[in-house]
Amino acid sequence: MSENLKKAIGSGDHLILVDGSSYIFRAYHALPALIRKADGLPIGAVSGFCNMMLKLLREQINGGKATHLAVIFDSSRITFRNEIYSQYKAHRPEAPDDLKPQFALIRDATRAFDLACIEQEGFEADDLIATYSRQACERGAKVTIVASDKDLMQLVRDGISMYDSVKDRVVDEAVVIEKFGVPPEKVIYVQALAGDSTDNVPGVPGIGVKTAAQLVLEYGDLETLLAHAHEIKQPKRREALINFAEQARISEKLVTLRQDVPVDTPLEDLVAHDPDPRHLIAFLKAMDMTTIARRASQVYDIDPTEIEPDPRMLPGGEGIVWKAPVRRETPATDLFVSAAEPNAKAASNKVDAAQSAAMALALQNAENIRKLPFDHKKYQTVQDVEQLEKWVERAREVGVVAFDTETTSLDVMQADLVGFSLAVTPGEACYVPLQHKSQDADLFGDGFLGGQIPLKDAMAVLKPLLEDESVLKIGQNMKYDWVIMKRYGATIAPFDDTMLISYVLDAGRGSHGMDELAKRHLEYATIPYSQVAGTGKNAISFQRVDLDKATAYAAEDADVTLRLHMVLKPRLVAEKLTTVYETLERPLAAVIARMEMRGISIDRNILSRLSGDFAQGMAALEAEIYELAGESFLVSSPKQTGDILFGKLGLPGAKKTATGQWATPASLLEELASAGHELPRKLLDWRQLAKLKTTYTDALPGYVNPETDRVHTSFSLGSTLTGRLASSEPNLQNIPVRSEAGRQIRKAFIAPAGHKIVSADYSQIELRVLAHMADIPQLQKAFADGQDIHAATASAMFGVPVNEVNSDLRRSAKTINFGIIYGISAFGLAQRLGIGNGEAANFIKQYFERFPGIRDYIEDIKKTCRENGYVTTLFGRVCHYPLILTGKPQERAAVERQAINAPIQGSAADIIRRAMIRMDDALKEASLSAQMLLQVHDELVFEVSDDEIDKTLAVVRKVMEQAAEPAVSLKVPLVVDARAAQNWDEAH
DNA sequence: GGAGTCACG
DNA sequence: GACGTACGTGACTCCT
Repeated sequence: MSENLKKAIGSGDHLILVDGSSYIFRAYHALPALIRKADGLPIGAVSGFCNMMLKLLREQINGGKATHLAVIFDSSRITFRNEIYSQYKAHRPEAPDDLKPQFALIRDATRAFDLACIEQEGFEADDLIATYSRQACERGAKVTIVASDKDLMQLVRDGISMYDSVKDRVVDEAVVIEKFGVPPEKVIYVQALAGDSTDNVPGVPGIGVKTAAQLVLEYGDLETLLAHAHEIKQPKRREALINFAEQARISEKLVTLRQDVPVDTPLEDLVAHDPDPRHLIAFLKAMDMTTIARRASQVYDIDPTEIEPDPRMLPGGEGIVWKAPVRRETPATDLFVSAAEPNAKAASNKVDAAQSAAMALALQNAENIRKLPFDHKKYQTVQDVEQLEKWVERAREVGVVAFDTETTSLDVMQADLVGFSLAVTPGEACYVPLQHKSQDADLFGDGFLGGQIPLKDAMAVLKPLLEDESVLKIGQNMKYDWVIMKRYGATIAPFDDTMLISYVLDAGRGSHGMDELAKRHLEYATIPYSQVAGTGKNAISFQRVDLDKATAYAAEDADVTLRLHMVLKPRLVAEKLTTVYETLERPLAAVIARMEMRGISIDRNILSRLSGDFAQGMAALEAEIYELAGESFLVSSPKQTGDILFGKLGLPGAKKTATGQWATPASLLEELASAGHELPRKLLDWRQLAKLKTTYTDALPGYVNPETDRVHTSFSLGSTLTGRLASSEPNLQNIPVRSEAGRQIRKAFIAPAGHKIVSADYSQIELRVLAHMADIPQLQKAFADGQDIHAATASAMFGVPVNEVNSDLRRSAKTINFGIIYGISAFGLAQRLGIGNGEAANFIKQYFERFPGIRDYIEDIKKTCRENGYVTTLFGRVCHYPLILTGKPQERAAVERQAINAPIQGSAADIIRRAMIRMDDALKEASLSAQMLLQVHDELVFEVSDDEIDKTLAVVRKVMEQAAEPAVSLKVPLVVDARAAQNWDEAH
């Protein structure tokens, strides 16, 4: 509807109100079940609707008879009537599968006709129709209700008539009397008595329409009848009316349409007008309604062949009502200025009626997608540029394309591109081989197979598509493909990532790999990679896979990804997780991709010298260990170590693991060492050196990329339950820092000449998040005053002034503070503090007495988790715990602890994510060349040019400290410590 | 490939 | 009265 179309209604005007909701049910059953050929989308009822609307258009609008017109829909199943009677419409069977998607399509159709599409939360279409009818009637206008719902018959009177479009007849007073036996104004009494089984209106048992009409005609209205119920002669009828009087009154309320709905859209906005015929015809063509399109084009004298189908309505399109999702990456600055949102989740996910209609469309489409079969024979192998150009053209038409690369390696920084696949609609997918080799290298040498587009030519066609702002690229773990394509000179944007969407929707409900998602959401088992490339030592590179097999595998991946997107993306809106995805996930992927590509410099000399030192130390310790044990054994074997310690030497404190062997954890060896035993101490020392050597000093040099001479870790965005990142191959989030020997390894992480390493870490971020979320005034004040939080906790718990807290008390308080974050237990605390269970329990009791808000908070989390099955972070990230209600008591307790920890750890993770997303732009804006290299949960590591250190420190600090704003205003300050040095150890 | 251990936040 | 006992990761070694 155009904004400027307004016209007050009055005498001589004619208002047409179309009941969209009841129409679709009637049409569905009355008309043949048509489908759209392209994707099997059911369109029978919608096509009937369009036929009817075109008729209205021709006769009433184009013909100039109607002055005002609107199509009215039910908003949701829940209305005020459910408050009166919870069972109202409760037994309505669910709509058939091939009807469901048409609810949303019919709204799209209404928009295509450029008609007002009215629905209102809490009210049925009938109430809106009753309200508009009354308003128009009062102002002297004529009203026609286009509907086939008997409930609307109560509205018929002078000036208000009904037209049943399915039966093509006018419903006047005579028809109403024929149906109900009473004139329209008494219909509600008949309905109140007779009830209605389809709407589950109870009525009075034993009284049907005929009896009801007879009674109403005799007594005039329901109340009079009930007042005289005892006079009725028939005993059964009399008893029923007396016993079910109240039920009749409720029924009356249910069937009486509200004529006083505070309508959102005023009557004068419903001006009838012609649509833009080109839009209408484009819609009809996209929906496969060629006959109707032709008729529409005749009305407006337009050549329909000139008009392209509306891409929004084509398979994979986003629909008309539901505006296409933001097809650009959220710029970091948006996070600073936008969204004056008190509550990130609630505010930014407002769903208006139009959106919800479109949401329904998308969700129903998703239902269809689930069951579409896969046909590998339909996939095309693209072997020349012309074909590729056609696919790119198709992608532009549709506006959405799934994209997947095939390469020679999982190591994204070493992988060579072998080919790529595209999918534009379900089943419409191709594979473009680029650098495949013959399966028999000896015979044909190392050259590439024929029948492949030269890489350069392919990139010339592909790159503009990947960078086309108006085409959404969909990937599964897009970070991988993003880096690959970046290395070949193309920047993928905008993009969506099905793995990340799944992560946002279903964290805690399973993993987010493509095979698993295909199984879960498409009921489809993907071709295993092993079936294509073999397994074990017979495995071949994807480069050597023959093109038919490669096409089946690769095109399927793109096809699956596209379908997953169709199934999952609408759920973001429906489940109000769009903001989480748009502000915490999607923009981070490219940020992380760039970090991974940069890598970090290490000094291999330091590491090899340390390896030598550690080897020497281990050898010396081994000799002593054998001496003390009285025999030699494999020190690296926990089993043999256990046998020596507890079997042979009989040391105390022995416990067995689940598998029946002796457990030899460091904590136990520590205990034994403190008790004066020499061997456990030596073992501890040996283990420490072995760990440092094998995991770090020996292994890290092997990760240096020969081309960049740097180490490129891989950060995974979707592998934790809480929103944290994880780092692997190598894991650079667990580089030693706690021991002196370990810190030597950090010294090997260096900045190149002319640069420094800058490390910036949040001080106590999780405790600050807890102080905010649990709303603990004392803790908030301690943080605001810049106090030592552990000393402050000790002071509050043990009742001593802060400056008199000794190191023992502070250590206890610190352990308790951590314990709280992890879901404390007396036993765990006792273990860690080396005190008795009882004493630990007392500490906890003391803590909760000092900070009762914490206990309330913990109880609250547990309660909401039990009720919802999930918990959320400050920024709306959801973490599911399906086992919170099942499982054995101790398993449940474990889940509860996870649920307590998740909002704290997760909110902190969200905060640093926000900082990272803004960081690159903030640095650029300050004309700084600093490069973000690593994230270690509460720390960011940068490489900074010597002459920009101070400015960079200031920007980094500011971005990190303000990261929660404006979505959340924390009640505690965030404090960041940042330092520059030549290596990571000294910067930290 | 699971279990045990230990590096980090 | 028994039971297992702090949250989140990844890598290495042993051993079946």
